[in-house]
Amino acid sequence: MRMNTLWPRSRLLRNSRLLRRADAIVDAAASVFAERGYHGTSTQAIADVLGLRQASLYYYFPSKEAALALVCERGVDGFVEAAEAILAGAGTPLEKLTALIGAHLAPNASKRDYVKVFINERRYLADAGRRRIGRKSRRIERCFEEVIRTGIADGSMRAGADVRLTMLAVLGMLNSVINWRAADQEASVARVARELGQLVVAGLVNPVANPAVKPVPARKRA
Amino acid sequence: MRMNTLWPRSRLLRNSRLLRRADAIVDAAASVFAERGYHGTSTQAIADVLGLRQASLYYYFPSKEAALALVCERGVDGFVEAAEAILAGAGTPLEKLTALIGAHLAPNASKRDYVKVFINERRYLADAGRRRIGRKSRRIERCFEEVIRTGIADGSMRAGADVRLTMLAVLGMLNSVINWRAADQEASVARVARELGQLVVAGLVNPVANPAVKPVPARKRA
DNA sequence: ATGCATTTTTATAGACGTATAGAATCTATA
DNA sequence: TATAGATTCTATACGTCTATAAAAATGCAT
Repeated sequence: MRMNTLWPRSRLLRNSRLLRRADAIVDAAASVFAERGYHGTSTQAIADVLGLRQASLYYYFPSKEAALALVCERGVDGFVEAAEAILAGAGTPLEKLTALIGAHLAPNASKRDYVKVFINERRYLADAGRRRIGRKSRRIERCFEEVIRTGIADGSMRAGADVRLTMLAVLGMLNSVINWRAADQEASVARVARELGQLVVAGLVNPVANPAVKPVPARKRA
Repeated sequence: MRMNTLWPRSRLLRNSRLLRRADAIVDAAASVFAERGYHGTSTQAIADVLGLRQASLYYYFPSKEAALALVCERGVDGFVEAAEAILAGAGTPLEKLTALIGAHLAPNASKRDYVKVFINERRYLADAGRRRIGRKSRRIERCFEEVIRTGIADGSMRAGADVRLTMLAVLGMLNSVINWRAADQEASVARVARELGQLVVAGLVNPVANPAVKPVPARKRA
């Protein structure tokens, strides 16, 4: 049964059990952080969610801030990879922008609490963690900038747009979704993505170069 | 000298002095709340900014939360009035939308800390205060919704747009500005307003009904 | 069933945070 | 300058919070 002596079955079991439990702990932390904010939550409140004693949490992380770092880490995880894959893939800048928006909003449904904490609480991370997370944020920002820059360069987007400002505004809009979309309408993230995609693409498209891309065909002719 | 016995000059002086001082106290609270968040700031930290003792603050407000309420109040003050005035005034829906955006962003320069606290920390107000502030927020939201609704009705904006979703997205975008615009470029709020105004208007305009409103004329013909 | 490793609990140190009470100090005016 | 009232200070009660240490309980392999 035992595969080898260096990595016995019991250790595998132990690790997977440990990891599963650690997952549940971080999950609880994420939900309380999301609701009350980092400084607004006590370790007691996290323990309450789990039916654990406050001190027991410290078996899984060395400090409250480490828990925040774990939550933020998982909150941003996947964003960068998805964005860079879209950038590297095929498609026009306008198509890529739409795809970026969809990919950026998708985790709103699947990892709600984690994303919310990443967006709202990452600023409370201490230097080390904040820099790590900051690097990832900047890579996402660069993806959006790159697509906009390319779109302007090839004439498909408005020449006058300020690339950095537009990127910040669009990301600000997308990141706001986590704070206003009601938790109960989980299914509608796709709808939000479609709506915001239309809004942003229509806002950036160059109507001269793209006469066909009328955001939504008017129902009645004038 | 004395105007009357009920309201002696000394009392006038006293009140104006008191109000000025109270203003400075709330100002300090706003700056620390803005930087560290409500739960992240101690009353000690506020007192430090003023060179006052921690306990002395309680001469001016009865609790830390009351200070937050004051800051939030001042943070939202003027928004509603400005927005409703624009709505009631003259202009096409597209013009009014541009004006709303400009008015919504203007306080980013003049009341930076207050606005930031209003945006980021109001959720920590207790019931009474949160409801008061919430009512004002909703009036602002209704202004944006109303303008968009009217624009769609008169054909100047895209028929397909979801009014509520669009309003939330636009406000989310505008409210994000306070968190990413660097504090040192105070002068550029107007530029941000112009850029975001163009983006949103272009995103909502109905190109069929408004062939003239090409967001930015292309420099070179294709 | 026994013994070992893992997980959780109890107990608590020690820092920090809000708020109150009453004394001390300051300021404006008579 | 003496006084009344306004403002700030000292001292502190009292609760809450993070984190540690050691004991207890639990689960697991033999």
